[in-house]
Amino acid sequence: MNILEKITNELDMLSKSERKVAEVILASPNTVIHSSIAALAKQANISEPTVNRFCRRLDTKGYPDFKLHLAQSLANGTPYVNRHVDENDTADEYTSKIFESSMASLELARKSLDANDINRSVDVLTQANKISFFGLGASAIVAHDAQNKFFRFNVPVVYFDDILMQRMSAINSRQGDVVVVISHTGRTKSLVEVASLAKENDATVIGITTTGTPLAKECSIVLSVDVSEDTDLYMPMSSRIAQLALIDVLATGFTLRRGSKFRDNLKKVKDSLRSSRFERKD
Amino acid sequence: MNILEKITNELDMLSKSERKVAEVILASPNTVIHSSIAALAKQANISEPTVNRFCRRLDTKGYPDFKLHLAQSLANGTPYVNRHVDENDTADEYTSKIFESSMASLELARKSLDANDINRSVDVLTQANKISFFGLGASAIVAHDAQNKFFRFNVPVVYFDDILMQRMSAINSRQGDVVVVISHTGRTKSLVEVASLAKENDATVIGITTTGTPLAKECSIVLSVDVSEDTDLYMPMSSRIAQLALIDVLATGFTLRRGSKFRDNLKKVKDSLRSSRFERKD
DNA sequence: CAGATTTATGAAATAAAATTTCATTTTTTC
DNA sequence: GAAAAAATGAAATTTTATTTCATAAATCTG
Repeated sequence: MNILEKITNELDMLSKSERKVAEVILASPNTVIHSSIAALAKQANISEPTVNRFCRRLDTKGYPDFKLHLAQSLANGTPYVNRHVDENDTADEYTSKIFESSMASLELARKSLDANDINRSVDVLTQANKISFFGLGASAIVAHDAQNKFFRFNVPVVYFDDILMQRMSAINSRQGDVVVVISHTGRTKSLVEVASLAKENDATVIGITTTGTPLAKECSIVLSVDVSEDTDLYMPMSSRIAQLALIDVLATGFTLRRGSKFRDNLKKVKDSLRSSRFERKD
Repeated sequence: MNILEKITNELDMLSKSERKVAEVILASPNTVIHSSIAALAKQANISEPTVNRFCRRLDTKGYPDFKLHLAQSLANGTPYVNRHVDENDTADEYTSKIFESSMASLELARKSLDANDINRSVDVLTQANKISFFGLGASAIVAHDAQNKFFRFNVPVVYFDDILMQRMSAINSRQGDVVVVISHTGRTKSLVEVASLAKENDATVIGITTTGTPLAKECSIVLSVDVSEDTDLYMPMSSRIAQLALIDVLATGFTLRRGSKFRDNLKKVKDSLRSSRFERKD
């Protein structure tokens, strides 16, 4: 994808003159994107048609098209890929890597989500008699956050990060109740059991998990949040960030479905916190 | 910087014909980067010189230079800008907007962070006798998450999302203890008080908050997490995602500082969870 | 290793694209 | 509503890129 890498890879396949072009480009790509074909040819001490042939060999239409690809490759280095933290990274380096990996995960997760499933979930949530959010470990905080959000909507909502409470709650659930089960791996035994218990009791079970996991199979609706957890140093990192974004999406969907009067209410909830805060001077 | 935003911003400054050009470009920028000036002029039903003048008005040298800028702006997929959710958005639209806003916030937050402060924080954390994480509301889950992470490091760590517990804990703190106070607004009275109490008792206070807030003034080290909370429908959204990413950074810094033997330990912690999960078939 | 064949290269010609010039139209101002 | 200013496009010009083709270099063959 990145044209600079491609040039490096295909360096052997190039002829002598074409390689001269490649070297000039690799040496200062930022100059090249502002050069005409004539300027580049002169710089590399070869003729203009050679530059043109070089561009075609890299599967671009010609010189202007090549410059476009080059410009894109230079924009922000390589944008938002999962970069691995290295033992010797400086604070600045690992900070960037972690933030960028988080962004990459959000991008991935967004692609794995299906708008239909979100719509159905919002439908079900707005009509629920009771909403429960269940998660364990890192997903517990996602459930915790969901409670914090849905609580503002003045609907009966609970969250449990305790296996026994989750089981009891699942067993007591009934038609019209919605149980949201959150698990990145989708393989946590007790959570899969809880999902199936809730389902047996006619609750609607929404799973926030990775595609195709045991948990996914037990759910009425699956909201797929696929991320690559490569950067993780044995800790869940990107997965919960993507899950939180999904909670935001559900909460937003909920408020939109409820209409504008409802949102005025939310403002009141927020305003009620004002007295607990220091005034803003500006 | 981003030329698409720039076009949007300067839409009012443009003449009628130039605006036509702008609209065609905004509608399908990806087509435009492969069009000649003639093709674009035809598309917008105006003449070629108009396109040229349009390009110059955006401070580019001419059409080819403009295309270069456009290509670079498009290189990061869709640029992550804070897009507002609209009343009539479809599920697909608000999902995209929320994910993109989260990404935009991560980008912003990353820029507001100072590597030096992170380094100092990691120093302090690795040497702490006891670590406490305090947050309220949406920031409570960030504190919760931090506990979940640092707990794996086998260091004494607690988290409180209860005002009284926080106060008591702060009063009992002493030199060598680290108190991490998390608040997006940095104006929550009780948290600011807790920070100052902890400081009076010689604990090191790390604040995860916005630059220049009352809380920031009470802290030994401030980790600035600035995000624009525009998209929020009266709920904290992007801020906590950025804060969580920062927790990841601190946790990562911690493990790096502790060396490779320590990381083997983390692997053991993770492996200990295996029996609670269903096996992977692949 | 000579000769044949293929491949690589650049000069020149051509084509394409972008820019400038300038006359005409539209809009604004008083 | 006339004069001035700004906007616009047709045509000319210039710049840039591509194609053609002749020649040179490299590779192969017996």
